Amino acid sequence: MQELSIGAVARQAGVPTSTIRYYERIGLLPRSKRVNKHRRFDSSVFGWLALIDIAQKAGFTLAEIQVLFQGFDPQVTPAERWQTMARQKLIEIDTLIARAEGMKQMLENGLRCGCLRIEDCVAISAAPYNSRMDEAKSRSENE
Amino acid sequence: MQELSIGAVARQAGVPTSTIRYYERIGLLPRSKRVNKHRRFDSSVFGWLALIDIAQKAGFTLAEIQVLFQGFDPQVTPAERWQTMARQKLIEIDTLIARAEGMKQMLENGLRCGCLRIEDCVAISAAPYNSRMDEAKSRSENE
DNA sequence: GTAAAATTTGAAGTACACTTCAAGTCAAGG
DNA sequence: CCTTGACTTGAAGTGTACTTCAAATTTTAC
Repeated sequence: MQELSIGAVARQAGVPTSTIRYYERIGLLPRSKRVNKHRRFDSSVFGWLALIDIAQKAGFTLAEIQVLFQGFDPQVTPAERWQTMARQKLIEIDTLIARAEGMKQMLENGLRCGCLRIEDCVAISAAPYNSRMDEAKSRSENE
Repeated sequence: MQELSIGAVARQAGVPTSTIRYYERIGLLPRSKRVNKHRRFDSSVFGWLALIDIAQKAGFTLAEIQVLFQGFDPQVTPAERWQTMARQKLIEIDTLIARAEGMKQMLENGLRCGCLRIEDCVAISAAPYNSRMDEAKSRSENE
């Protein structure tokens, strides 16, 4: 298994070197081994970077991803713990998806009604997703 | 139509006063009139605050929302701009949802296979959802 | 009339996720 | 051997969306 420099990893993964160093610095990636202080990676790093990318795009913060990864590490915790966390994350993902679907619905409604003023669109389509507005409206309507 | 202090607006809208000032400062809300330097709002502010809230929840940044609002400048064909932006944002949301579904799939696969090492899970379940990794793979494969 | 509460301003601070910089070290080619 | 490019580090800078602070002023309540 050949060892790669940070530059090689960066090129192949399409991630800046600064990002890789940053992830390592905050402990999101394990500290890589060094040859004369220079980092050496094996190809497993691509899996990690891919996972981080996916998790981020799914709406997770780096801190959350870190917790999620800890659950994967058999040295830190048993497999049971990772499974518990994975299940918890699944619930969160479902929430995220539901929220995104809500936004989508809202925008689609807005497009469908073809209204000329965003105020109209939003008032009609967003109501179910907005609690603050409901409060404000009901109060301001008795005037 | 009674005039409200910033505090009254804040309480009724469920938004901190600092946020209202901030929105006004960046021009997201029109500069409110003053009585002895103190802001006075009429109830229309609730609509605007609600709009901002909704647009944010729909995934727009404040800068985008500003453009969206300015899009109702009659010079710039308002409805068109809003519709264009909405469509653009829909694409982004679809991407987000796809990613989240990928993440979900990944975690579900991970749970099903009961693997103890993230490397295995990632290698098996993450590959289809990551473009950067695919690129990296194909590049590194001809070496 | 006075004390407390609310509001004012600009400026600085916060969190997240990085990027950029400076200044030095290391490695590879001619 | 020497230049060039890659890499090292810590520190500071960036953008988004606010929040917090300080010190002064205004309003409200008693």
